[in-house]
Amino acid sequence: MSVTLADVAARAGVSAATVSRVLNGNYPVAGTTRARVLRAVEELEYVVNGPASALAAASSDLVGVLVNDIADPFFGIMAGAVQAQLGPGGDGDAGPGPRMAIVCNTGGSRERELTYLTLLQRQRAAAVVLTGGAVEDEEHTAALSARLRRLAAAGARVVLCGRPPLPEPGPVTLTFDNRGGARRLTEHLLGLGHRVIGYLAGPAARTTTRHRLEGHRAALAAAGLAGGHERLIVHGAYDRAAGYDGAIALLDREPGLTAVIAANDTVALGVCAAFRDRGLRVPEDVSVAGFDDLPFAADITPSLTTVRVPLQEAGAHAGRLALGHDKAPADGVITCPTTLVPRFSTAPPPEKA
Amino acid sequence: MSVTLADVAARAGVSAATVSRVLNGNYPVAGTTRARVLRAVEELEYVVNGPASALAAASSDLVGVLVNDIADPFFGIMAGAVQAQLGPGGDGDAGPGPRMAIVCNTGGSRERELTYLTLLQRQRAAAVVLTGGAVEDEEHTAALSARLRRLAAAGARVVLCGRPPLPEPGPVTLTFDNRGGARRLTEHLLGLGHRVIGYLAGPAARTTTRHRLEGHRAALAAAGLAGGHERLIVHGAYDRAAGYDGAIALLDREPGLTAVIAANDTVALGVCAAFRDRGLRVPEDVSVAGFDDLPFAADITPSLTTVRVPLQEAGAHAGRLALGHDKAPADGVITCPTTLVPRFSTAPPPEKA
DNA sequence: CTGTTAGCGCCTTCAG
DNA sequence: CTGAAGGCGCTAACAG
Repeated sequence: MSVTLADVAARAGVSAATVSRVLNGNYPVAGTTRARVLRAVEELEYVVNGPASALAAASSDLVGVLVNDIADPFFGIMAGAVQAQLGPGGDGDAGPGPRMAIVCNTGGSRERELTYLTLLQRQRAAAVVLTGGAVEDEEHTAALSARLRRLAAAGARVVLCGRPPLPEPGPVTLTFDNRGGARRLTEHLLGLGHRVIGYLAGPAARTTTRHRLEGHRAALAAAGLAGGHERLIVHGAYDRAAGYDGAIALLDREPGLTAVIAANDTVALGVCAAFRDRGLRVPEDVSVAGFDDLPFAADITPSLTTVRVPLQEAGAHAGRLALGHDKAPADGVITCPTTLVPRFSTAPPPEKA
Repeated sequence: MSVTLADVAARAGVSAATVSRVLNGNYPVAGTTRARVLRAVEELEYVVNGPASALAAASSDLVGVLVNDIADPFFGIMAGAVQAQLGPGGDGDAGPGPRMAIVCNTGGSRERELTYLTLLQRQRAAAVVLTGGAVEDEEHTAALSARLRRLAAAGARVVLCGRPPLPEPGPVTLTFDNRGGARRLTEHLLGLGHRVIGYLAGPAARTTTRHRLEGHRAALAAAGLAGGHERLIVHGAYDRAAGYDGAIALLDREPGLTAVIAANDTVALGVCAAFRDRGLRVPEDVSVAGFDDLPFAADITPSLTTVRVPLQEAGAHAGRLALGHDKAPADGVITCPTTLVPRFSTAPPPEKA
């Protein structure tokens, strides 16, 4: 059927072992033999059988990357950065050769997350990177931890990227300072003079949601505004529809609203669309802020005030961690800073009529 | 080390062959034996060794998906749709079980595209889906065709999604009607009264670029405007920076410009930002249109006139073709229609002063 | 530096 | 319906 190592060996007049050695480059081989083998490989168009070598070597060059939604640039950017490290042209070229990323779309489903983890273990993945916020559900967290421990026991490196750390002894974790970022964002709005600020939070049971919300509340509390704001907090999905609907709901609930903070930039886009449809100008009538600083944030009109999250950097770092090229800190947790990016979608509230 | 089939067999008091049969469900096994085996699997937390079964069965459950840039929603949406068909919960559940998508980021590099194809062949991928526009380079096209033929010969199903067909005998192809969409878009602008229309095309040597440009030119020619417009065509990347810079360049070259068509929505965003910075209002002073109808197009201000490309549908279809669930037409080419979506970024040109 | 010898863990005839 | 046996293609000791 397909050409095998033995065929190449025969053609080059050497043993299969020798061919294997030149192909893997992990063992000294004479220059002339080497050349002969390489030529045979060319002539026969030989391509290594990955499964066979994975079996024999008890290791594979596959790395799993779990994301909630690959169509969302938030995840796309991280996945792309991870992958850039692993693949040809990346950091993975050093050492045994390029790894391939298996991107798994969980769609935010707990169940599918576990299923994929099992499938990855079945592939004997060399590493697994889990990106994005986790669902807050004790049962699921326990199941997840167990699965990850099993993976680690099977020799896979596990990296959490843009997630909160799991209970000890958890995997290496790159976590975003969502709380601090949210706090600074709310402070920015307060500093502009806003006193009635709506908050469109993400799905209720998500860590990302909770942390951002905590930062928001902390800023309000520090400004002595804690009390009345709970009714200005609305939960929804991380999409534009949630932003649109949420903005309308907030407006109906509190017409005196002068600013809205959205769970992320995509939601903020929906918010802006809703205000536009209601005849409100941003930022003259109402300020809007997002989170993440996705590429479009700088380009829309008005450009969006948001909080930059280092998705690219974190993804790249996660990739190197997955390759074992970067060393993890002692406690296994790396916090990535987030930074406020003030633009033109926020301004002082309108003068009171 | 890890628990194997034999361990499960021992525990269940059956032979390894029997365990294999219940796990693959492709052979009759007595109900009670079956149950006993399944229990042993549970108790031992057994996970099949993918590489080993791939080797023995000479088949794998991996599917490669090549994209230019996974951080770009254009590709994210297609990749997500492909993957949704393959993975757990998708169409792939029927039959031998879920497949896993290996998403490969070529970054638009010819070389990396070929490398990835080899890596996928090494994994003995069950199928390969290539998405997005191809580079127009005869040498590369030949190399690509050869590689794809080899893959097909090795038993992989090959599907082109959002690409022009390759010379016969090429793989199954889902292609977008870029030419028709572009033509209708330009006609829309002409119909509004525009006569000086800039065109920011994508990278020169891309099929997508060429086809869209051809549609644009066809519309101009039909309106008797063919001549003067060549200098209003500027090539650039498919990103916002290209849009920004291109718009500035066009403006300098032709201040009388009343409309700009961008290579895609992302580029259009850059164009809008440039006009905003130059103090021009969209659409009052100048109209802007995009292509693709990415989710944000409807939400930005003003909402973007664009051409909808059925990324989701095409991706899903490609996934089913890759699984072998959908049958390809006789000639192997399926053309996906594109539709004009007029919104508020286009309007009649300003009155002449 | 190179060849020989055993498996890696599973699937798949072939008997029973 | 089930067990036994061989081999998928490659790597990893071991000798030489």
